[in-house]
Amino acid sequence: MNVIMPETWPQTPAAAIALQQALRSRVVCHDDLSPTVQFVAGVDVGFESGGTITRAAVVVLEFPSLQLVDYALKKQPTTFPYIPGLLSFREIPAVLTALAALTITPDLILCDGQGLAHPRRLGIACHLGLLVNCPTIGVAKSRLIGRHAELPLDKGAWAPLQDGEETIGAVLRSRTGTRPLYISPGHRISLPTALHYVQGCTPKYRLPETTRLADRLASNRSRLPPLKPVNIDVDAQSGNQSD
DNA sequence: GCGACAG
DNA sequence: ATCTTGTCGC
Repeated sequence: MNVIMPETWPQTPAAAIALQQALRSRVVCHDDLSPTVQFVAGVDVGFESGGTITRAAVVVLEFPSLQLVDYALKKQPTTFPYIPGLLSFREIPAVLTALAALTITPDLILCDGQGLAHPRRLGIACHLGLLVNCPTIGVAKSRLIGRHAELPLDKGAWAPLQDGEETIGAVLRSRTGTRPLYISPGHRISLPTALHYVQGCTPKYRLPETTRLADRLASNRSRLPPLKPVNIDVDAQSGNQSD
C-alpha cells in the first residue's frame, strides 16, 4: 500500500492537541468510498514490553467472503506516551509502517480505537484516514466519550452514541451477551455505512477479534503457514479459488 | 475540586 | 494496556 510517512510528528501533548485541532475540519463525514468494496483491512494497535514497544497488526480480508488475503505486523520503539485522547500519536507511526508493507491496498480500514467519538472529533481512525486518504471506521473495545441508552443483550442490537445532541457513533452488540463494540466513523464514511461494514465483517472475523487475528498469525507463524498473502485475480470471472 | 479516561 | 478469579457456552 502506498503510504507517505509524515515529515514531522508532535513530541509533546500540547503540540499533538494543536495538530488535532488543525486536522479536525479536514475529516470527511459523508460516504466517499468505492461502490464495490473488495478489500477491508483490520488494524490492531497496542504495546509490549510494558509500553516501550508499540505494535501494529494488520489483516486484509476479501469482502464479503472474509477470506484472508494479506497481513502485516510491525513493532517499533514507542516515541509518544499513551494519553487518553492522544492515542494516535503513539500508535500511528507503527500503523503506517505496517500498512506500507501490504501487497494489497484496502478499500476500507477498520481501525482499533475511536473515530469521531473523540473529545476533538479526531480519534485514531480519523487521523489514520486523513494520513493515508482511505475510508476508515473506528472500532473500539471500550468507551472514550459519549452516552447511550441501555443496550439489549441480543446480537445485532445497537444504539446511537451521543455527545450532547450530537451523534458521534454507535454501540453495537456483535455477539449475544458480550461487551459491545464502540463504532464511530473515521474518514470518508457515514455512520450507517460504517455499521453496515462492521456487521458484514463480524460473522467470521468478529471485531475486535479481526484485530486479534493478526496477533495469532504473528504468534503462530513459526509453526503454521509462514506466509499467507494470496493474490486475487481481479479478472477472475467465476470463483475458482479452492482453499 | 473530583471523577473519567480508546490502547 | 495487564492481572486475577469465577462463570458460562460451545
